[in-house]
Amino acid sequence: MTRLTPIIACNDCPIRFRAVCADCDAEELAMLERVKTYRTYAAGAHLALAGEGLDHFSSIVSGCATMSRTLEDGRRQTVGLLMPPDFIGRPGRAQSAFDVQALGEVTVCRFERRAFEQMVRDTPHIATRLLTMSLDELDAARDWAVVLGRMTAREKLAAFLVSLARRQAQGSTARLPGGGVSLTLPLTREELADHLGLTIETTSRQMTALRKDGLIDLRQSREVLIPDFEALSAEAGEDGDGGPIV
Amino acid sequence: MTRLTPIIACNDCPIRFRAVCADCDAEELAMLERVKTYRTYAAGAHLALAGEGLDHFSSIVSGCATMSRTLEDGRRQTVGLLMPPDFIGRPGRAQSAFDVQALGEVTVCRFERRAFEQMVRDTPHIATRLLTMSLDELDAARDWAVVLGRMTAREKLAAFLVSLARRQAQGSTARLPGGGVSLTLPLTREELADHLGLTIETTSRQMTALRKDGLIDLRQSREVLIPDFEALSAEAGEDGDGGPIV
DNA sequence: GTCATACATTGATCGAAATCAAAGGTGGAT
DNA sequence: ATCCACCTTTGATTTCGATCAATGTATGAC
Repeated sequence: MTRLTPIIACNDCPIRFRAVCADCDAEELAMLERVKTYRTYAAGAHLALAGEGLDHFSSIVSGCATMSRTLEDGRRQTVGLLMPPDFIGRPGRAQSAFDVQALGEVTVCRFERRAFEQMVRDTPHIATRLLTMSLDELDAARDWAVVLGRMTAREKLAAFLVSLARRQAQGSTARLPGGGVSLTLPLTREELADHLGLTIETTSRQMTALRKDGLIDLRQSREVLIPDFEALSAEAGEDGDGGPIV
Repeated sequence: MTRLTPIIACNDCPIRFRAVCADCDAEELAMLERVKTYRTYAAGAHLALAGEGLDHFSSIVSGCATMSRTLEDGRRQTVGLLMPPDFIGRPGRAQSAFDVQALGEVTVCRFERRAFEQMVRDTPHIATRLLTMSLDELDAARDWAVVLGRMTAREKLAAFLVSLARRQAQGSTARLPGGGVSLTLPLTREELADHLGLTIETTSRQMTALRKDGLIDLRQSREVLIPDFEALSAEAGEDGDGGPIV
């Protein structure tokens, strides 16, 4: 049971568990430190392009990014909103299946693919940790399919706001006295529309409708205040048990 | 490098790689054999219910199943079509997030959760193998989100037929002389509608439309013949490079 | 054979979201 | 401050898929 010194601890990427893992040794951790680098992207920058080579694996340290695909005729669908500590890329494949684009400034912790794959092979805990993360993302992707396939525009918007608030709850979302929640949308209306499978106009209209019905309060177009979280959840068609199992 | 005897090889479940794995030993494989059982479900049977306990992990050996969620008001969305060697359940969670229902008769290879989790912890190759499978399913789920969010009814249907033909291509799909493909739908029109995020009527109408346009041929309602696979792919909005990277 | 049942197709009408179009806001550059 | 570019909202109209309704078609029981 090695006690690790902070200087080699990695606390801001998916591999961070190794810093507190009882049965990993310092050599492995040092190896991990050697191969990782940090990188910061400007707002709007592409972190990956669908179909193009992706010879590294990254974990988001700060900021948000979208994962999306654009059809030839311009229709775009966002398939995931990436937030810390989500990962980009995967072991065993040298191509990205989707576009990944920064929303605002994004910092990632990055590993070269070969070195990363070697680490996954050599270090069982990394594979296990990645498996858990992947399965969680898989459940989330399937939950979102229900939203895309069967919900109305209003329900989609409510579901998104609720899920975003839940995701930010681990981090920075402000809890207001009286059960309210406030959050800042990392997306423009257009990006939101692409995520919900709607047009920008419908998205804006439904946002207005939720505001007029008192379910949300908009101080600015991207500053959302949810006075009654339960009420908004109900609008998203939730059965009152506090959301998806994920 | 142990050469394994057939009697302890498992060739019909996700763990089958162990039978040919050079660096695993016979003891581990024997342990794996001890904890697994086979189970067959009748058509329509539930293999899991959303929100209910699921104290085992299974891999489909034969047959098909759907993974779906039903909202309180009856709207249902299928989030995945399970075929061999897809898995049901996951390490680290004792609840199912979705309903899993057999389409026709289904046989699974089943492990009790505790024993399976122990195996995952103890056997690095199992974790790696599961990781690869999960990441493939994740990409597939995200690809499907593009279909659900942005495609028309006709495109959805074409995309589904194309993807089903591709999945069955590893197995049983008949390749006809002249580049055609024939396949048997494992789903009723209603189940198909639930998968595509459409109603049964729209699904049926689009099926008819594809038939009238010569893109498919229906000998029976569930016997589909695709005379020109490329033409149907194009209808699904594919850019000609042979489908998703998955 | 007839009947019952579930599945599938087709038709008529309706409605939610898309599309087309224009006007309001907001923030940064000069 | 003024202008400009981009984002957002709102309005008018259209369209695709949903809904309501009926008819057609297989399969198995008896």
